[in-house]
Amino acid sequence: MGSAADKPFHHGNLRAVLLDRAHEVIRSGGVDALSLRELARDAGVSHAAPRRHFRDRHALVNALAERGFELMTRRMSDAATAHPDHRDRFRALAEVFVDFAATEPALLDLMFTKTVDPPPSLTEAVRRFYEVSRRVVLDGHEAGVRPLADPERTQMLLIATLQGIATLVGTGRITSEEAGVLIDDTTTLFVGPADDR
Amino acid sequence: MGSAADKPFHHGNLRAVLLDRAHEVIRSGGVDALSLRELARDAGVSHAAPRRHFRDRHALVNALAERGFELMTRRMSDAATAHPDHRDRFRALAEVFVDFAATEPALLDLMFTKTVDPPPSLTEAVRRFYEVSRRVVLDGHEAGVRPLADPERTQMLLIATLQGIATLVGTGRITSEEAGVLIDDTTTLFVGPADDR
DNA sequence: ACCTGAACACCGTTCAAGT
DNA sequence: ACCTGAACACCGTTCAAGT
Repeated sequence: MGSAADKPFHHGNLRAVLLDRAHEVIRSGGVDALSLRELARDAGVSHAAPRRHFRDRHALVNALAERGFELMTRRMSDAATAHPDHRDRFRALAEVFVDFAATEPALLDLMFTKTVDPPPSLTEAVRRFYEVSRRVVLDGHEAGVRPLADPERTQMLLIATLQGIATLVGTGRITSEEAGVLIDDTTTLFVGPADDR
Repeated sequence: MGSAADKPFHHGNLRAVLLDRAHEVIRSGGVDALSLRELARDAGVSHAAPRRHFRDRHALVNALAERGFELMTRRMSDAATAHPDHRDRFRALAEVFVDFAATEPALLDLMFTKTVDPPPSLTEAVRRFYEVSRRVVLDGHEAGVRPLADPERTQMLLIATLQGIATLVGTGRITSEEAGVLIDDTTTLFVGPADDR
């Protein structure tokens, strides 16, 4: 009696409620399972209420993509600060990407699909996301790890490679174990052969 | 008078008609623009007629993905046979991938998204697609081009990298020109530095 | 501001029936 | 075999109206 779920009104946090629920829905049923009307029903509001917070379906999808980039950026930052050694740091970054693909395949898919009317906040989130790997690659370059002459290009190629591996995992074409092997190889190519002391 | 479009019946080629039209639709409007009912209207048949050829929407999408893989496999094979030199061949292969992303972004997206109930024919098309790059990498390995010890792993990483670059192009995050630069870098990493004679 | 309720124009999917 | 036409249960989106 009197639980939060009974309250028919959301005092400005309806947006967060809808977004949380949308995240759950795509996690268990993919993007196709997403329905604005169902989200509204789950939140206990009329089907027209979400329109105050998301102009249309694209806006909701963009908001989810933004959340995805923020999530991954945070995990990558944490991984980067946790490992002082460049090689370890590089590997940790790659592992975050692949783990994300394995646990959030639908969200990853959203993040790397053509966006319709992306809001500035999404563009900013994407920029911050790129910035983490950029920092790591530039630091490596400073320390003499230079697989290519231009570190900016190295970083772009690295992002492409990691996204490619992640997609193979997310679509189920390779297993997480096989992805681990590919991360080893990526590290070999971008950082150099491991010391087998 | 008496043009093919007037005929209300398709003698077994309705499937091909629907698929061609579906390809056009996603090329100009993305996957979201795809509607079975609209496809049926365009073909001049009832909205229930497509069901004979595609059990549901997923079946149509899978058929499109299959067509995409066949298209790309053919272009890659042509590119591979056109260039005897390994480096040229490698580059041509990468260029096919990126060109495909630029001209068929929606189709590429379908091909690298989690499939629902993929038919054996799609699985086979994917296998044949991988086989082309596998052949090229194995030939290179034979000839002494060995960026990694295991050519099978080299091939998988190459596919991931090319798909990653293609996705960046398809989503509009980099231009085709920037992709060309990344192909240069990919070639450097996988084949070695170019002779600057 | 924020939400409701009715309305509009679509969907995918199913199924008995036609030829 | 292949297709039709009606029916069902949904959608996204819009908009006047309520508090």
